[in-house]
Amino acid sequence: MRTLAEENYLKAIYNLSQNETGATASKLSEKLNVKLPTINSMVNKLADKELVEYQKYKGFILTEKGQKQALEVIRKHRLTELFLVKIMGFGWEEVHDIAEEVEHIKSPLFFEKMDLILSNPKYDPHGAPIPDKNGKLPKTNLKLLANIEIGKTVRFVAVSDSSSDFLSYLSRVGISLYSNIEIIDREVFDGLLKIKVNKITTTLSGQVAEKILVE
Amino acid sequence: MRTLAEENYLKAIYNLSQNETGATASKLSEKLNVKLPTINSMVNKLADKELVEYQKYKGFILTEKGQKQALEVIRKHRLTELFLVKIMGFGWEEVHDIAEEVEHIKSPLFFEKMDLILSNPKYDPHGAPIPDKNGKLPKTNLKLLANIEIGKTVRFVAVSDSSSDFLSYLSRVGISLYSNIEIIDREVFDGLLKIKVNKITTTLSGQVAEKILVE
DNA sequence: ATAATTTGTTAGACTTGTCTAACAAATATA
DNA sequence: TATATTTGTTAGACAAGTCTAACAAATTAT
Repeated sequence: MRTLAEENYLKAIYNLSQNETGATASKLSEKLNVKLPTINSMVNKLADKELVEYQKYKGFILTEKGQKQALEVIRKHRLTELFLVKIMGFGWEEVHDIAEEVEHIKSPLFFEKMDLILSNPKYDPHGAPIPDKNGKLPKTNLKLLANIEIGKTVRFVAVSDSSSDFLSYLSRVGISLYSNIEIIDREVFDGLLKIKVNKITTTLSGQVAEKILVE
Repeated sequence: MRTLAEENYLKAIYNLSQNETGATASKLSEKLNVKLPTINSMVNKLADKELVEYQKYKGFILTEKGQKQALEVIRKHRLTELFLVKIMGFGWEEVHDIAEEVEHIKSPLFFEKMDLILSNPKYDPHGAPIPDKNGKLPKTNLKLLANIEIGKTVRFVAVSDSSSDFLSYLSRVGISLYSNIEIIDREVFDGLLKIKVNKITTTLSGQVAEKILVE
């Protein structure tokens, strides 16, 4: 039986592997809020089960088996988020933490029913793609708002941070998913960004621009 | 933090306490599928936390605090069952096992939303009362179909077994919640029961009649 | 009332997932 | 390059929740 901890490690390793930096022990430690030696012993166990590959002092990568399991959990997480928003009436900034719990429900029927009710959805409420039953993800070609040239107009299609704090901030400044964003100006020093959304000009910090995915 | 195991022990002790026989170690052991010494050590821990009262070789009873916690879990279980049936389209025979998992979700918001969507429901799909936010249960005065005199007609309002096997059986023989049941005859030897439901006469075993609650 | 059976208890071991303390390797800095 | 810092590893401890083996109390049957 797959344990809660195991699912969380696989998911975290998967998510870290998506960044260029890759999944290192210290990053996992920070992400999972667990001390370094714990990471070490857990990753050793996952390696014994052939879920991750791992050489001392190098980072971790998921085996095919590990990746499949990670994607199953991610599928459940994202389906749940969409269900919570669409069917239960939650706001997009409220659903992440609840989905972190619900994703560990074992019953496949429960999630198949969500999938049915939502008619095989492709994206969660934060614009992240929902893996299909076989773990396939649509190829997306997203860019960071932080890297778009001045003068261009892009469409805001996803966030890379689903925390309530960040999403509430976006709502407060009037930026919502699928808005068109025009880059007016960027401060070279710190990446401070002047943008126009719905004819209104606002300023975003570089950090925020790093979390907004556009196409 | 309340653990999964703790919640399951409290719920099981609560449920067993509802029977005349009370909650004994061996009954708990059977119900939770756990060996007797495990029950012993766990109940000791629950007693340390003042959730159950317990004297050696006597049964267990919940303290007020323990009962409150048990009823919280039962509330979540029954709300979930109704949500699964009413909102997600599951059959009443499919929901018990899923609810056993969902009931342990911590987020209070999740269940408040269910409660809202279902408009403060009073009964789950098996006719069991849903405790309110304060743990209050409506006083019900139910009888076992097994104990009704011959000739009477009663209304089927709840089952005491929500297993898929039992509920599927009831569906198969054409008995559904809120049917009117007339007692035609009862075999003294084994309680075999002849009943009339929707103008059709059927025969139920004594065991089944013990699991049907009527008023 | 004694023996047999059932039920409950104690002792001690094991697994999972976590920790702290001490040390080692790799990387960055002077 | 030598040293300091950061990152990773090993060893060993601990809590939660489970088990088996051995024994004790309570209950039932003879």
